[in-house]
Amino acid sequence: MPSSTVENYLKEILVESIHSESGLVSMGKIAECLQVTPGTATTMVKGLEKKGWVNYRPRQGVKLTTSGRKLGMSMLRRHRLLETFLVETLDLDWGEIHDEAEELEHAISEKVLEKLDEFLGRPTHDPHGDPIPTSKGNMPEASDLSLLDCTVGQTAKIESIQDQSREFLKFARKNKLLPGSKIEVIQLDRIADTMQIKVGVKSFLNIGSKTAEKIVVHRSGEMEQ
Amino acid sequence: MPSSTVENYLKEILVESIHSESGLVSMGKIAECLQVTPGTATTMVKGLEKKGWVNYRPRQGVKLTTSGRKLGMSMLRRHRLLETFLVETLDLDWGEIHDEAEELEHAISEKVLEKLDEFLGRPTHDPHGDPIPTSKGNMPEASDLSLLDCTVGQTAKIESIQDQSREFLKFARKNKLLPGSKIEVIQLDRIADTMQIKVGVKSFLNIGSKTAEKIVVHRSGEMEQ
DNA sequence: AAATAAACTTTGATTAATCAAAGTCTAATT
DNA sequence: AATTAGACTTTGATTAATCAAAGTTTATTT
Repeated sequence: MPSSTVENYLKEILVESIHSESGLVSMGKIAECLQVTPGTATTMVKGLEKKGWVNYRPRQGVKLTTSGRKLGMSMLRRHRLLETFLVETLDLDWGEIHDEAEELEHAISEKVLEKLDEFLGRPTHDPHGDPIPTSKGNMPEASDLSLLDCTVGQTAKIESIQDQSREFLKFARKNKLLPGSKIEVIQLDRIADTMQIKVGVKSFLNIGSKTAEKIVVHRSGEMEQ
Repeated sequence: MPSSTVENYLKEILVESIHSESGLVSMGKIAECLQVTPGTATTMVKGLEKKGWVNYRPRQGVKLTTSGRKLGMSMLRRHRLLETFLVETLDLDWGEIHDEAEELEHAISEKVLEKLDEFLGRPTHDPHGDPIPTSKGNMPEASDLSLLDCTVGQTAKIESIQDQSREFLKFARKNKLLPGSKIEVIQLDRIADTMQIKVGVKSFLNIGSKTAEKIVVHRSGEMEQ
């Protein structure tokens, strides 16, 4: 039975491996995600390898094995279902649920999770718009387009917000940048690194590319009429 | 910030101190409750004393300090609210919720607990009939009468079941020995150590004193007419 | 009073997770 | 090619929680 530390490492490695096309995750990234020193990450990863959850090439990085990916997926499922519960049922604030779910995900059993999933109506996405892995460990496909990939005149629907920090989520909510919101790109200046967007029907907003990149969308085409 | 191990020790010491009139809890009891060797209990308790949560007299036993009791109460509150949630909201089985709550109680924050309490409608008793400490750390007064204290002809209402084991709860449910059920003592034989009781209006049952002692009741007086 | 049993404490060792600091590699720059 | 910066690994130490086994106390029998 993996410790909750191991569960955290596998979940973070999974999330990072999704974000990198090679699937390789560096020690530095792992240390950063888990807030430990590089030495600790190295030691832990060697332990994970001994248990068969990752393949580790010194100074290259780390890759999940099938069983490691399964465990990581299970943790991600727990995390996202719990976040959904905290927002939908207990009405907690968007910004404060991440850390709460981070603790609870290690304590909830498969049985309780199944009941919770049923109670919530088997949601497919969490409150940030991220897909919830199924109990089989499959991940609903997500868009790989961000607002940054859109051009002037295009409209899009927000799928998810790729920054879980309190600060960013507060900003997102204040400006109605929520999963489901309709966006239109009004103006774009690559040199000045800004983008003007319309959120909903009458609200306008200027953002930089760093922020645009964090907003994952479904493009819905040119603006008609 | 106390570790979850410390939280468990304080919660169990609290529960045992309620069951003993002196408030003193022996090392043996602690070791038994926490499923550790006596040596481990001794070592841990010395640590608890250093932190100011208990007073410890070697070979006499251990007593909670005010701050220790407060922490223990907080854990008991978490545990019982979670049990209530698991039964009321997620429809889990009476018998299987103890271990689940045992894990979750260390992971849930004050904030989430408060929301959960509100969501459940601020219940005063858990599904086993045990009182849920308030957020101030007060315990609703509980009866200290068990079925064993009743005599022939008396009726009583079950308040709680004082054995959380899967096996006993299964037995209790099968025989409708649930909080709220009406009981009448039909026959009593101290020598044979048996008691015949009527459960509800038409169901009869024989139990021994060990079992009778586990059923906490409110006595409602002699059977009229 | 001596012997014994039961309960408890002490000692020494182990495991998991961590850090600081020193050492090593790799890749980029000079 | 030599230097250097940055990323990574190794080493040695620490903390919390635990156990087994040996030692001590206390209370009960004999």
